[in-house]
Amino acid sequence: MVKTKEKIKIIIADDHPLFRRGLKNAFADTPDIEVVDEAENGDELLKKVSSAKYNIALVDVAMPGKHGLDLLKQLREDHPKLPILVLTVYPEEHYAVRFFKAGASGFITKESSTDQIYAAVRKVASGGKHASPLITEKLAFDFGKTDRPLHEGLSDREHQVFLMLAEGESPTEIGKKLSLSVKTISTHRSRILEKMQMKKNSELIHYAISHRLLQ
Amino acid sequence: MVKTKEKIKIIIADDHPLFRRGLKNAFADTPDIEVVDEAENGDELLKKVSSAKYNIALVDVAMPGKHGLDLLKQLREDHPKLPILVLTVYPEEHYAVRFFKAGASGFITKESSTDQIYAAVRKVASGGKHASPLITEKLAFDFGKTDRPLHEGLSDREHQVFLMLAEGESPTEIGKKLSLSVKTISTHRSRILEKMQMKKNSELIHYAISHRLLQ
DNA sequence: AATAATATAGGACAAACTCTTACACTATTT
DNA sequence: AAATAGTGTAAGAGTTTGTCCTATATTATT
Repeated sequence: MVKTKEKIKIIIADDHPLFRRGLKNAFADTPDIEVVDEAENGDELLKKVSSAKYNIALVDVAMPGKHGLDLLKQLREDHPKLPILVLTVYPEEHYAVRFFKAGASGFITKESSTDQIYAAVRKVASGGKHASPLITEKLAFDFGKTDRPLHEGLSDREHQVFLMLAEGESPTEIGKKLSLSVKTISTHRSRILEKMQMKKNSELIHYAISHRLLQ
Repeated sequence: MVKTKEKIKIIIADDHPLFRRGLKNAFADTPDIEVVDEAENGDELLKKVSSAKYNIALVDVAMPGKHGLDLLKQLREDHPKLPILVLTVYPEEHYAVRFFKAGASGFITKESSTDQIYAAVRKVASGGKHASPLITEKLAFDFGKTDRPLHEGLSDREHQVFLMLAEGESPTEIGKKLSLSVKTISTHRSRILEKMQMKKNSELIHYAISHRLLQ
């Protein structure tokens, strides 16, 4: 029985034109993978994903507009079957767990080589999960221990608010951006400080800087 | 007299293989610019730059190893004549000024289109300077003042208050320690922010940390 | 099914902070 | 000597934040 090989069709979402170009060019070398579409922000991605068929979405989670966990969750909700491979600039340890829980199928950093990316795409497209050995180990390790870094004990929302506070955004600004009441932000803040055993926003800033959590 | 057109030879330094690929590919479209070498971190760049001839270095300043201002200064020292075009992920006005003062010839963000990058490279290669209108304006504004670090323009009292704010102390706490009214501290704060061209305490904290002014 | 955690936010204040504006007191410049 | 600029101080009015308590709907977990 002979089977015609179907190409893996991917849509890439990244706000840097040159990075998209690099990706596209890299996949021009592969016989089995094809970049069929691009998006330069989360909203565009959501729109395109609903109108066409892709086998996998390769998504930078740090984009303007809808992004990060929110974007991931929205994608998941709209298209539960579309595998999502998350791209990030950050050291993955800090975020990987969160993204996997939100439904990502894979996770790679932008520092990865083309071969690593090819491998990740193939694995994810065939229904598998992909993470670096480092992350895999961490995931396994974390499921036993409760000895995790302070910020990993935060809920998704708390984590999001934590980062915004760490960047110096005021509760009012945050409330506006997230369309939430200042009260809600204030409540989150209290819980964040409590969980992280801190008292002031400046401590959050120090923590975030020393853990390289800010862009 | 007929003059053969010499290609502009550039070396690109960025720690993301795919971004380098995008850049290379983008310059494959230009008849007058050629990527002749790459480096994936600052140390490699320094090494390569000393052994070969390039007309311009296109450098991401956020790389592992030697990076940022340190890298820029080192490059300047080793090769005073090599024009450096700085690449960055953010539109960070504060840093742009600093980078220009440290000897960069140009400054562009990674969000830029290929055309913008072509233009910047050509301008810089021909001995010019390049910056976005926003940055240019800011530079013009700044050139009346300080040739020295921002915080040196503060008065003694302001400097003292600045450090306390940077450590996260509240105006009330500071007022108590210095036996001054909160109002006074607040006034100092306003003047500090104005002199340092900042808007929020979080920026003071970042500044203080990156300049090793704490403890 | 029961329990715990999360996400949301209102009311009622209290505390903290900012934004002027002002005034006295140096330095510095003309 | 007079004029100007910079520094240190702070009150008044108004805004923003934070606290504490409470509550409800929605997940997760057991």
